[in-house]
Amino acid sequence: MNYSKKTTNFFEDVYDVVRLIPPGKVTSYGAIAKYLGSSGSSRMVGWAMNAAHNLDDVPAYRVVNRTGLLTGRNHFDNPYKMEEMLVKEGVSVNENQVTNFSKHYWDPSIELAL
DNA sequence: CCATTGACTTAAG
DNA sequence: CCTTAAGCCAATG
Repeated sequence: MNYSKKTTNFFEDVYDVVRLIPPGKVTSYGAIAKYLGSSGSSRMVGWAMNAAHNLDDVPAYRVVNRTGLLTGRNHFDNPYKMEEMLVKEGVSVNENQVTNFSKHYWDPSIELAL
């Protein structure tokens, strides 16, 4: 593996933000990227999630795309787990998409901006 | 080293 | 919200 810390910092930041997402809330990749100062690198957030989805400390299931669609569910060990977890926490999900998305939306650049 | 891909977003129509 | 186009940057081939 890589014993040198290089670009890991960005990933760490992503994990940190995702960990701060309160239960019953979801956010978008772009919101996280924007909070980190890279509004355009939303793909990197997804890439970071790809490395973090197995980590129990990082609730990747609370991160969806901008339309509230559970785009990452297919990358989990149990794709159905994502929807289950969200529903269990109070997020209404139907057909892999968050209903009432704006109601459950949690923007780090706003909520953590205090 | 260049090309392609990817858990995305934004803008314009 | 749909489509098309372009931007974004790390990882992979």
